[in-house]
Amino acid sequence: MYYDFKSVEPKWQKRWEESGVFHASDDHDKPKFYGLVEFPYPSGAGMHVGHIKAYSGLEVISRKRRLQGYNVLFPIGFDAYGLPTENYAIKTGIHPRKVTDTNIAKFTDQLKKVGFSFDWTRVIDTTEDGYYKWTQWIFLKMFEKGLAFRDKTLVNYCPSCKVVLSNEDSQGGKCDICHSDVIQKSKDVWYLRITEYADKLLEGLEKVDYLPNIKLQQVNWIGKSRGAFVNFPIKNNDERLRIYTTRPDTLFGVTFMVIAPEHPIIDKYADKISNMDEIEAYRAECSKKTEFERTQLVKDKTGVKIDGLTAVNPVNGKEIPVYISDYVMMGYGTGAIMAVPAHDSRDYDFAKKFGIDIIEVIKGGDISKEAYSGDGEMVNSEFMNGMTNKKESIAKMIDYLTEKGIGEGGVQYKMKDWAFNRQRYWGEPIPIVHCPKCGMVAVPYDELPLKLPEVENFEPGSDGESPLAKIESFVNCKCPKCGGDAKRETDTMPQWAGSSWYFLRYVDPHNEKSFADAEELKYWMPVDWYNGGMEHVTRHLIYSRFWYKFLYDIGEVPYEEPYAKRTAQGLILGPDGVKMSKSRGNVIDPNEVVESLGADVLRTYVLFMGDYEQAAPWSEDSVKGCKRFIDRIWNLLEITTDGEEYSEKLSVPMNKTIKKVSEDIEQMKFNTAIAAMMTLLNTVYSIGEINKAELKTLILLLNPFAPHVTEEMWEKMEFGGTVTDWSWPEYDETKCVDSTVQIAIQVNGKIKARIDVPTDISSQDAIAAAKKETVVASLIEGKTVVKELYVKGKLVNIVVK
RNA sequence: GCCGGUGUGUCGGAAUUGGCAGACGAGACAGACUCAAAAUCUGUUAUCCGCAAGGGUGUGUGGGUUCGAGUCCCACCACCGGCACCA
Repeated sequence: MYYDFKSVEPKWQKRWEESGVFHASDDHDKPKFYGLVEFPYPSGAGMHVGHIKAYSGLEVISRKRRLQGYNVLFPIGFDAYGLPTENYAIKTGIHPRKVTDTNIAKFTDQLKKVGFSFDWTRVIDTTEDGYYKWTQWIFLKMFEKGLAFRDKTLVNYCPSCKVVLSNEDSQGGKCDICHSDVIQKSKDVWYLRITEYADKLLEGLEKVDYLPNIKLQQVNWIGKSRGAFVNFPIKNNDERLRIYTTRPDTLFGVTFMVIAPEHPIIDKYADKISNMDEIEAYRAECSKKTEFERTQLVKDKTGVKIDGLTAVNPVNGKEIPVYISDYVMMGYGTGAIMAVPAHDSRDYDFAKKFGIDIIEVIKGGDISKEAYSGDGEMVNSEFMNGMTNKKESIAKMIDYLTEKGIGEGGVQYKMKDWAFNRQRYWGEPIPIVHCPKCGMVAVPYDELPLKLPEVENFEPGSDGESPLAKIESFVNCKCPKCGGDAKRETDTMPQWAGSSWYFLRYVDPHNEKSFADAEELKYWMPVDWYNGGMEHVTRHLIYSRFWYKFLYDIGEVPYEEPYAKRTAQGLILGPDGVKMSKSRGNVIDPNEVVESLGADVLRTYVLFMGDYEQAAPWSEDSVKGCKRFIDRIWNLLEITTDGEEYSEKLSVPMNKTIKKVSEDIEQMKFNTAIAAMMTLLNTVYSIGEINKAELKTLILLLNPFAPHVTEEMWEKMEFGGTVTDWSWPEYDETKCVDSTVQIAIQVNGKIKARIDVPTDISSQDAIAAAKKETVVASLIEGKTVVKELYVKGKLVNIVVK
């Protein structure tokens, strides 16, 4: 009997849709499970096999949880604001709203054809008024609390996309979207003060169950460092040059200072500086360099000595020169450093190039060759001499600085405030009004959502202005405070906005009074398990934790952390072993697999192809193995016999498999779970029959992976109702072991024989049995037995001399 | 440069966390069925020596710990990912 997936799969998809079995229940007395996957950006290209793998992990877990009696929330939605849609609209003239709707319809259809058990009554579209109303609402709350602010700064600007980019979006000096070079431009932009949450974001990591490498990436991203601020007096002047250092213990080794090219002290004392021309020239040169070029020149230090400004080392009164160099950044610390060439490689390079003294203060290295940053005895450091413990030295110096009023301990973060703006059409309008009298005024909450105006031309303005700036009817408005003429903010929010809180909306997606009902939040939050791509563990994961923690602080959400657990799946590579891309032509279309082999095969294969967390190449051949597996499962119907209990032959394999599959799913070791079912299947075929009890269990175990074929078999066997009405199989630990095991016999660690022994054999009996083996007996004859040991159920090792 | 990860047959990958390396799948080879092909089923398949029985060698490289190492320790090599002049 041939398994006709082409008719069976749509049949069950239709039934699931009609019965609503996968809708989360309102019954708050049941234990809950909230499984979250990263909602897709609905691109025109449609679904990618990567999406299938990303969703299949929690799909299996969610289906298992339902069978285990949980009330499961497994939602899906669309993160639909973004540049590709807008660029497509500009190119074709089709409105982004229309493009988005078309793409969402396409994704929805494709997802349903794979049979995912999403709750389709809770779908979110971040571009719908009912949704972005609350995105704007949260923004206004932040504005109210001073966390959303405007600042004039140098921003990363992409001349090709005509947008301001965040540091995150312009890594390596290239635009994330079009990959052209990013330049620096001064502009008034919106920021979110995420740095205020740096410590909370760091501390919160201790309370959550994230994969260790995910935690580590977040820790590195936040980049907290401890050190000290020290004020260096300027000679013949009341000025203090303030620096930040992580190594205050090396203060006696300071031989010069360096300030960033943008440091304000230069303009302040321009009249005292004799080589201002030279400095101006250097500054001009630096401002032309992009961030990328600056970092490219790591090896070759440049700079200019400031003639006329001399600093004084506050611990020993020594006069030291001040340099200007672009290896010091204005955006970190104070924009000025104390340079200790003997113990910092960058300062070392600079000192070598400019012929500055290098004074060793910590022994242990060879400072004629390179800087030494290790531990050692302190020298040339007056009251610090003789100390050997870095930690203690730092503490001692900080105490000294504090006592003398020269400086104090402090911390710094690498993380910068979040540039929260786009000069684009297809995004959430920022609900702020600029009033000539009142300044920046929030749009009143009852006027939200501030809707995106209808326009025909989506092209950004030539100078980095949003297309909204061209729409008079939108721009011109009345000030909500004084009623006078005012202008609306025309920037829109960046693409990360909508995805920063979507998991909260799923809990209560149709609420018009609040972003989600408090009771619903209390029941469903936190997300029990969040799975997504490794590429999102810094930006999206940190941004959304930040928003959530803010909402917690203003009493809008119930728990401190949004996600209890976070995992990440590995990429699916093309058959050629490299990342799939259109240009390489190695992209696998999931729809074609569904069409030709069936959704169950696709689902099983993406989980079977390798370790879920690791990248693995697609194989056109291997996928056929899963097709055979599904067909062989189906063909069990022909060899099924009566029987309400596991047969003697299959009792142990059945129990073992239930255990293995149950445990492996929890650890996302889907590949070995499937392998265990394949092994069981091979055992069944070698016996030649399976009874109803055994088939029932096998169907239940496989159901989360291949729901269509298992439902169809369940129905054919008339087991009653559908698989979804049943519960996850249990196993008996005592029935997971065979009565006899094969053990290996080693002599001096080399395997010489194998024998079958009762599983519960004693150590003495096992060793005795081993010695009776003729090969073994001949090997140990006439020699002294030094040691003999038995590892239960594994092996006997006899060591002879 | 710093941090993290990975390295196992022809290929994707297993290995109960120190105990029989190569589960499971693919591919290949042989056989059955077929007029034939596909599909399906059965068997073989790390490698070297040997007709065979059997023996040797094998988890990136080199050392070490141990009765025993893919697994632990030290050094090195290669590839992948993240951060990157962060003071």
